Amino acid sequence: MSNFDKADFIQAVYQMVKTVPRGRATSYGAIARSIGYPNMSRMVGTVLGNCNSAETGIPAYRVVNSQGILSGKDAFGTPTEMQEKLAEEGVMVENNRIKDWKRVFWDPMKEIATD
DNA sequence: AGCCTGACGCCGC
DNA sequence: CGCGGCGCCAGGC
Repeated sequence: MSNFDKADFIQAVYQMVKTVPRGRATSYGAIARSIGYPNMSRMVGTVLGNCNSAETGIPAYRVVNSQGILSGKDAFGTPTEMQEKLAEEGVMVENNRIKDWKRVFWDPMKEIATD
């Protein structure tokens, strides 16, 4: 039998993304690890690509790849929407990459007490 | 079932 | 430090 429930996975992703505070951002891999599926970073991206953030309010724009690059910007309304959303809360983007990524990065695993 | 693709990540070179 | 290769897993054909 498989313990993996897709709907459950999707909800876990949504919930974890919502914990990312304004002015910070995290990565697909960090989300995947924090919900117990360390090898599912690609699936996190797939889920966010279908989350319809405009309607659901899920801050998908706060999730980028492990290098701080806005790899999902094409899924937003305009080519600059993702960058603008981040800029509104003080996260600067240059050449499609978050500036000071190491400082902006927010790791759910370290910020959320799991023990 | 096999092959290709994708909002990924890590390791080499 | 950019670039390629490979591992990863679910979906569409």
